[in-house]
Amino acid sequence: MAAHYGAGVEYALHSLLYLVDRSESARATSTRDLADLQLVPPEYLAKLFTRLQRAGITASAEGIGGGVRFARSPNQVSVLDVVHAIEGTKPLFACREIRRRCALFPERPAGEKIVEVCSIHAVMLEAQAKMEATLAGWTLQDIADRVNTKLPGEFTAGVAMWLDKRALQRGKNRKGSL
Amino acid sequence: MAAHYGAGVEYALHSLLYLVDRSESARATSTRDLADLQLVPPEYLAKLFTRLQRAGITASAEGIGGGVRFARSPNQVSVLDVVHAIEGTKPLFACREIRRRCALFPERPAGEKIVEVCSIHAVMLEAQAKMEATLAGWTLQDIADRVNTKLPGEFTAGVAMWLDKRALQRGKNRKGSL
DNA sequence: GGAAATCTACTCGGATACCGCGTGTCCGAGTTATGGTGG
DNA sequence: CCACCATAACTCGGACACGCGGTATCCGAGTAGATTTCC
Repeated sequence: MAAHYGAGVEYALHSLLYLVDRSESARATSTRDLADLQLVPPEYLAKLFTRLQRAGITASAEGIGGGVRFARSPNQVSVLDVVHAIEGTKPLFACREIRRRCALFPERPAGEKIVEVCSIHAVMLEAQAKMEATLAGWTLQDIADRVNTKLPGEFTAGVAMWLDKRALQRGKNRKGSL
Repeated sequence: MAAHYGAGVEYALHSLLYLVDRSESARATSTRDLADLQLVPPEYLAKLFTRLQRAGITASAEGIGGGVRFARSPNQVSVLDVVHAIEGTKPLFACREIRRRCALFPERPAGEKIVEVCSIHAVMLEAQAKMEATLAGWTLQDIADRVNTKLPGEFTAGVAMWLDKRALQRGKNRKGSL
């Protein structure tokens, strides 16, 4: 029932996808607008972006005209990067080394001779590596491109207009306005 | 910090590995002995074995001489089978279809035209498939063989003796108690 | 001596308590552009 | 007209409440085998 990756990852990824379409703009995008657009908790989303910033994925501009933008190109940010930024390096399996706590050898556990990792743990690590390799193979630019080929124009353009209108609604005259 | 697969999976897998070495024995193995051997909660381990039974991995014999044994050969039980039996089909990512709840289209969501799965979800599903394929590629017999090549004999034999002694000790206590 | 009753040990299944963690909210602090104010 | 100041809007970071789900425990019920009891 409960998934490995939570809602934070989903919020962050979708928000970043919207940001990809706006990465050309000179203006930063407000996290509040991003939250209102997707109907997700604004404060929570803002907190998520602080983690993305710490990971070097986005950069934040403080102050009244502030907001977030990409710190590096979206085609150099993988899905795994985002996941690690939000959730940290979450293991698929937390091995407790049960075999070493065997009732047979209370003082000197059997694991004395087991220098390598537990065999079950090894399998899990292999599975996790395969999974993360897949996530590392997709960049945000890849996904954004794929989405844009399925939703031709009107949706992306509508979102861009909506975000611009929101930004304009706050500040009236700004140099370099779109 | 929190892993995708919990302690239940670890308990079950290690217990089943011990069972592989005893799969030749005609007698069933008590779940209580299995728990005491590994110093894990006996009631909890017993509950886990009921799930393994429902999945058709093990079979239980009730009554005084009861216990558990494999329902099918250990080389036909994959790690993924055990994981599914214990944790159920746990998704890597629970997509909430955020893109459909866009503030732009409150009545008719944008997802109206999105017949396929969300692109982010698709990436996650691909990663999950890779992971599960790895887990499905390893059988309990494979892991048991690998362990036994690293721990030559004495450990496995010691465990077998310990379990046999426990089973025998119960019979003796019964005689003495009368 | 054999059949039935009893007793013990085991698994099964539900109910429940505990607790850590993800999710979401709130608030104060720091920062920056805008607009107003006074010289 | 220009310099200065107050204000609004935004991000940052910590603290905290809430709820869910995994972990663990307890108890009653059902079952099978060994022992005892009775005829």
